[in-house]
Amino acid sequence: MEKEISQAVVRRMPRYYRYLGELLEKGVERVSSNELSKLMKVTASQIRQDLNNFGGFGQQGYGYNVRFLHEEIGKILGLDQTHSLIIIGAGNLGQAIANYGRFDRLGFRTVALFDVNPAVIGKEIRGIKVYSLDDLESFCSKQKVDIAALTMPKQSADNTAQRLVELGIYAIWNFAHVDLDVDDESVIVENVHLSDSLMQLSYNIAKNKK
Amino acid sequence: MEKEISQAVVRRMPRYYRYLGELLEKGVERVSSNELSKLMKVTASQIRQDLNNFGGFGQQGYGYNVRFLHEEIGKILGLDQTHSLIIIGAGNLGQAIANYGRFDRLGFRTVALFDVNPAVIGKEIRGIKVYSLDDLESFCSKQKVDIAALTMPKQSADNTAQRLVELGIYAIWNFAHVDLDVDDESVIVENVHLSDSLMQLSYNIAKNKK
DNA sequence: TGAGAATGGGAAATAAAGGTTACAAAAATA
DNA sequence: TATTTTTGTAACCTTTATTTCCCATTCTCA
Repeated sequence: MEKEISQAVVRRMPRYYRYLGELLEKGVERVSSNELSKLMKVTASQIRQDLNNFGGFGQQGYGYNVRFLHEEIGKILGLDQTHSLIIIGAGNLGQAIANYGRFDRLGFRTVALFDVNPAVIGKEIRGIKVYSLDDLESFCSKQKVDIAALTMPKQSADNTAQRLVELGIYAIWNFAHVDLDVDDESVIVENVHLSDSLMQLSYNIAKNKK
Repeated sequence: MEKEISQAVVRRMPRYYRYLGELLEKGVERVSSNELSKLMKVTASQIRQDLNNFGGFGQQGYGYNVRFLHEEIGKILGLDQTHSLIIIGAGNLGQAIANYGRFDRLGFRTVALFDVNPAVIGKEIRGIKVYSLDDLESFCSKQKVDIAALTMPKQSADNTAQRLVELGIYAIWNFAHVDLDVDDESVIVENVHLSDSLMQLSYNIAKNKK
């Protein structure tokens, strides 16, 4: 097995991807680690070291070809293939995700929403149908689902997560404010705890005032 | 000046707060670092060291009083005082945040939304009015605003951030997919980059498949 | 009431991560 | 062809994170 790449490095890759995308839009063809470092406010050596975790994408004396590097980082991040996404919980947050065009452009295709509330079941968000949560198993048996976003109340989140694991999903994008009890290593759990983020912000405000 | 506490520690505090809140609801009165460590799947020593960054809240031979510790962590996180919050961008995500009751219970009170779209200006979300973004300055001059959530397109985010800094806001909770150019140290910027999180998830899926 | 067990505090040690420096090798450029 | 640019990579240094260890305090129970 290859050397494990730290999540700290992985977390920086989307940022490189974003800046390279912007350069690409501007029509910039090549960029050196030095130029990029000024733009991104990190050191050139860190950029080179980060990228070299995944291979040598540059060329001495030239720098990096923007289009090529952008594409390669895209591949590293798995953006060269589309992922199907379902959203469990068709409340405000679930609908916001379903409506968000950026994810689509990155290859994350929302194929269904699920909810327990009869008032929303049967509705469509941007052409995507809202199903009863009871239909989760039958839906997934008909169509391969890669990722499930959990935007439901925390009370039922863990139970739903277990069902998703059973169904062989690859990853859970968890917005519910609980730690999911998923031990199965083949299932990725990525947490987005908005209230934690808000509390961290609040801590920093309080600290700043002192 | 006191020793700076690392953000890694700060990031863990909301999780402690959450678990203690759950114990409190269950009526548990005391808890040892050892019990808590089993519950939270971290080491007991880390819990003790994390907490001791802020002071000694426990008692040898006894452990921690749940109610007391919960309250103290709340104070550390600044949850003992309410924060007023405005949301810039009354799209799906902005509305989702405005509708989310949990933030309210933590003392974050949404007092207004702002948008540039005439179709939503004047509407109310859960009783909270949507104003024109042009009214930002006049609104903030009448009412103290602590935090602004930026849920608007990235193109105008940086410009709006500058206006907010001018208005003397304490913190920006940034959902726009840009790095805000805020150098003023008195303004906290907390980023929530959902697409970065999704890309990290995607990376881990790809890695797992190999 | 006293002995032994439980438990946090805090210092010190260890480990991991992050970041920098330095330079050879490769390619571009003049 | 000589010079300049710039990457790739190893070695090193620094900071941060985490664990270990032991003392002092408090609890529990006979």
